[in-house]
Amino acid sequence: MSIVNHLQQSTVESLSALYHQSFTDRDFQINQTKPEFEGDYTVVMFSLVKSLKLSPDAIGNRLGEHLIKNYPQFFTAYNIIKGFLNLTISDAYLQEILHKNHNDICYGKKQMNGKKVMVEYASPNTNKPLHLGHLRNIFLGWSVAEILTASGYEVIKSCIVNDRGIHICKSMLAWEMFADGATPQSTNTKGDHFVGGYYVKFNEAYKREVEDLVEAGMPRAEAEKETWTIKRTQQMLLDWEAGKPEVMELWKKMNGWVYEGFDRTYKTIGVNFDRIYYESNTYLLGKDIVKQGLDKKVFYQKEDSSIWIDLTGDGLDEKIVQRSDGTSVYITQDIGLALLKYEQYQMEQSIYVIGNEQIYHMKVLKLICQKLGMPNAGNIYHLSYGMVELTSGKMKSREGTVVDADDIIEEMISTSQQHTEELGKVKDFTEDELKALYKTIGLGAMKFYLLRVDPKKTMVFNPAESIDFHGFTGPFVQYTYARIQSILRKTENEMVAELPAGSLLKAEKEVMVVAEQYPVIIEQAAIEHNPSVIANYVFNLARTFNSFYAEHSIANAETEAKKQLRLKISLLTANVIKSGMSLLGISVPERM
RNA sequence: GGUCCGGUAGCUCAGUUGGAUAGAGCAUCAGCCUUCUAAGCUGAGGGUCAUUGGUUCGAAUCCAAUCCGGAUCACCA
Repeated sequence: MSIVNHLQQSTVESLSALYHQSFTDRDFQINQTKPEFEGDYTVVMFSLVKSLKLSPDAIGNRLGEHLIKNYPQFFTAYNIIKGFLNLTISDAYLQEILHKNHNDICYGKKQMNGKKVMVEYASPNTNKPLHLGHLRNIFLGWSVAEILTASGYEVIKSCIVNDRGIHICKSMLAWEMFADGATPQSTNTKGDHFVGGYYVKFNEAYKREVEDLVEAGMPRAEAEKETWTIKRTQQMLLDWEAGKPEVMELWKKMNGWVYEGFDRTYKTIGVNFDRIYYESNTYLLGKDIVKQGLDKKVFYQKEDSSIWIDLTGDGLDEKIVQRSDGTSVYITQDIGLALLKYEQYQMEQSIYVIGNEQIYHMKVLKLICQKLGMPNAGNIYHLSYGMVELTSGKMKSREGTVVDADDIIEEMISTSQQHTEELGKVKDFTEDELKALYKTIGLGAMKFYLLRVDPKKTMVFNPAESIDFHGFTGPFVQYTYARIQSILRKTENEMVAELPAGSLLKAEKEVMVVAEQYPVIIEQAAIEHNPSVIANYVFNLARTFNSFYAEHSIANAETEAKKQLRLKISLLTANVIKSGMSLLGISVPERM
């Protein structure tokens, strides 16, 4: 149990004992004490004033007195300033925490709770390479999966690949038209970029054709539908659905190239999936559900035989679930896939990491599942995240302002190389060690940058300034870790098991107070599905440690007792940093 | 137009179950490497928390209205 929990509990008990009524932890608020006041945690008295009809100071005095008298193992002193009861945490308690956990690499993580959660993320289209927005999605999904694992869940990481549809046929057609048999191998191009190039070529050809038709006198709206390219693409989709061998073959071949490209990127950034769903397999799902829904009168059929659901009673619109030609729409397969996932895993929660432009869609999906009485309806959770924009505005593929994932990854790695070389601290590293270090730092900077912001917020990336390596960044935290490791290497075998008693200096205590919060922070991040909680925390811990480091000598402490204490504080800090960073999908170097 | 999200320092962001003088980082300025890694530390300046009104002991946080920006409301996915 954390100190905040102890404080809550002991305050509830004390108040109940003192005032002979029952209280809960919602009757008062606990904050961390502001640095300008004496103390570590603060109980705010004001909310109790009304029910007790006493002054804040009067309540605070009695409560403070009672707490240090009855819970001396936790609290050693108190003071009251303007209705705020500031409590000082016992040094002995913090040292006990330190003693118990300094060498525990699982500190803060929970035991398995036997429950399952699925996190679906990445979910790319196979006609374009990944961009910066996908990276935000992927890092978020990965991190949330790690956080939930640390919270005791069994997590299934899944991905739905959008591998069929008209947009895929566009790149296929363009390849037939322009490639002359070229392949990623023959052009030495990464597969996803290779295919993406033909998607671009398609659009160019299409636009040219439209312009030609318009020039020839056809109205634009009509021209856009009448081009040979678009008609040919539509035919290709029909051929695909009919399973026409040469189309299937081309489709498989080109998707294969894309997967090869994606896999390389996934491998570089260190992510994977436990279960991959392909839309080509799932796009027919949900049809029988539509039929059942019709029988249950949840859906209704219009005269043209299209099938709808009326959501106006829920403040939404009417939504089509099956076209008049009997084919299913996007949402229909989603309903089917949602049920399929549940049948396969019976998970507690099914998390979809999808951009906030699909909030409406996800709301409709959940609502329809609920109305159909499906068992998985309640567990659908849309982890919606904001777009990554540039200082110049949105990323637009048409204007060529999309930040390509592979490009930015490479840029980050080479920037980290440049910084590392300038600093010249690792000249004895081998070629392989250097490469690994550049990658660790470059990816660390990028992941931290994308994860430190609240997921639901739109965030701004400035391509001109690139991503920083100083301050509130991944490398800052990594550096703190490397510094500690350096000390620990030099003092190997000098640490002894017993922890000497004695009081803590201010800087020592500050580090311990922050480190002690780690389990609560994991819990909070899990509840909120929010990695930025971890990023902010881990930075705060590193910053607090760095102040301590600058003020006190660790390996050459004043006394042997202080040295032992500080070595253990350092080890605990290093372990928490490493653990916290891993929840963000970031690794830490032993030296940098 | 309906619905939803956002607006906090020059920039990027924390802080919102209502609590003390609104916090970090970057940038700017001034210090700190003869001692464990200066990718660091210490300090300074920088705010109409979009605006107005309300709720109350107390509002960046809750409510209402307004302004600004964005998303969404397809027989597209």
